[in-house]
Amino acid sequence: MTIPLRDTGGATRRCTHDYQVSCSNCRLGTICLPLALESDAIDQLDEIIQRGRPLQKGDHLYRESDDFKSVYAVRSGSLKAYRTTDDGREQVTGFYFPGEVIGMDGIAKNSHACSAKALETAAVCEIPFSSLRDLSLKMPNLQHHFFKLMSREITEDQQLITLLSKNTAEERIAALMLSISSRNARRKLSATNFRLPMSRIDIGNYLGLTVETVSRVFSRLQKLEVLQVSNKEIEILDLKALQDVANVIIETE
Amino acid sequence: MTIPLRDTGGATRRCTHDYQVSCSNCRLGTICLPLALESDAIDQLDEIIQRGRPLQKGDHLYRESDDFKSVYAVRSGSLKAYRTTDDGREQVTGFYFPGEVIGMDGIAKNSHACSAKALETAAVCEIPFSSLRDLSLKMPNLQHHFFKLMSREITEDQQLITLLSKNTAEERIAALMLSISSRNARRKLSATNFRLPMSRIDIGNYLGLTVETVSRVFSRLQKLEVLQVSNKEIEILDLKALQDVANVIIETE
DNA sequence: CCGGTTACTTGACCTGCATCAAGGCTAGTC
DNA sequence: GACTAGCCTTGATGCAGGTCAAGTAACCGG
Repeated sequence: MTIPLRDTGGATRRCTHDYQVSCSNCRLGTICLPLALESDAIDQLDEIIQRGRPLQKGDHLYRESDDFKSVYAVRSGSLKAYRTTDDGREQVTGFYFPGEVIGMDGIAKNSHACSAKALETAAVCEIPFSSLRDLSLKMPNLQHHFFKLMSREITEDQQLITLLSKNTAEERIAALMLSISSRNARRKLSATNFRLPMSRIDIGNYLGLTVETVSRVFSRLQKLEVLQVSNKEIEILDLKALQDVANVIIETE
Repeated sequence: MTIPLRDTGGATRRCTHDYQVSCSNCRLGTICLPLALESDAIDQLDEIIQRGRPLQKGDHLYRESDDFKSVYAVRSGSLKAYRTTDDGREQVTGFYFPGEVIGMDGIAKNSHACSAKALETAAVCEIPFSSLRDLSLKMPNLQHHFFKLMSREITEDQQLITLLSKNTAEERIAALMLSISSRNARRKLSATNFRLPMSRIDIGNYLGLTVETVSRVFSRLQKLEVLQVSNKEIEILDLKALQDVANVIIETE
């Protein structure tokens, strides 16, 4: 687990309380949902959030076509979202890190359009959508913030569309590394040294490339002394060069 | 113009009233926003909607980085949304037909993440976002419906991501034809005969292909007697075969 | 610590689509 | 109805990244 959780007490007992961390003292602070909410509002949001036991690597948070009940804020660890195509192949549609919200795809049809699986041990805050909706009606800020979250998901998907449609293998990988880097920075972690939680297969799948190509690009970027790659450990040696390779301005928010 | 507008009176006078069609008598009915709203609610929604003069082919509805003020329901004609990459190229992110809502990308940052341009003469209903937000607080159904619209945009983008990442040129084009076909059917128009409002360039751009490839695929599908292509007029001769080529089940909602 | 499994890397070769080039068609304009 | 600019089609050629193959390194359960 890359992000150590605050010790919340005995992990063997199964009552919800074990995992209780309230929004107001969460280390993720304003990165997550309660951005710009008054403390009274945060308490109300806190009420409806359910914190279950952590997911183990490979566990599903939800599966495609499951009934849609909740969205989830990632508290620690990471997940991938993926959909299965009609001919049985898999398409990774996103990676989710702490502070990010996953599951909004399910709202449209009241059932999930993709599956979500833990890439490593991960903890999430479950936010029942019906409660969130009700609460939103009383709290304009919350409603607006949730609209924004969904809109951001849309613009991020569109960035990926552009990447897939227009960019070379090297550009795609560089862009992903920069994206992970800036998401790390947002959480006050190193922007230059990090461990990739996902496999090369997942990276390739997400970026529309084969494993072999992903591997070759990493090797090339290492040879050029842009990255230091050691298995899943990444060090960005030359940020400027990486940005040049990406040929894309990554939004830092 | 493919979809004749109800004659709303003298088109030369410039007052808003000229374009007044109320939601309750709109031919698009439940396809658009007011799905499942009570008539009282529809009237309130109607109040906030602004109906301006039609856009001419090539006119912009909004441009990237314009302040975000409204979302727009397409009433007639069609539009494309596109973003400009940092190196100046264009990426078409979507085509919008009557009954569909465009502009939700702008919510996240309060400024539009892409531009929207009319592909032909087109009329839109402008829905000021601040009013929509306020109204949503009073009308749970409207809020929920809008959440759904955004979620649908997300799942559609993810379908495109999959298409771009996994499918061949032929599959992509077949999928687009099927998508347009089913969107036509939703509006009670022919699912097999239609006129493409966009150029081959736009199609290629949207699907991550060059014009030449688009052209070649159309020729091939014509030779196989799957499609009848005559300039922008498309006739689907063999729906089953087209679905096989697409290798993708297109959602009909 | 070992054996097996899965993940990753590297090389050789191949192919689908891009690129380059040229000619035909269409729609808009006067 | 002729003129022109942009759009579309078709052919020839090249290359980025896919595919196939083989080897190596990390991980895991016993």
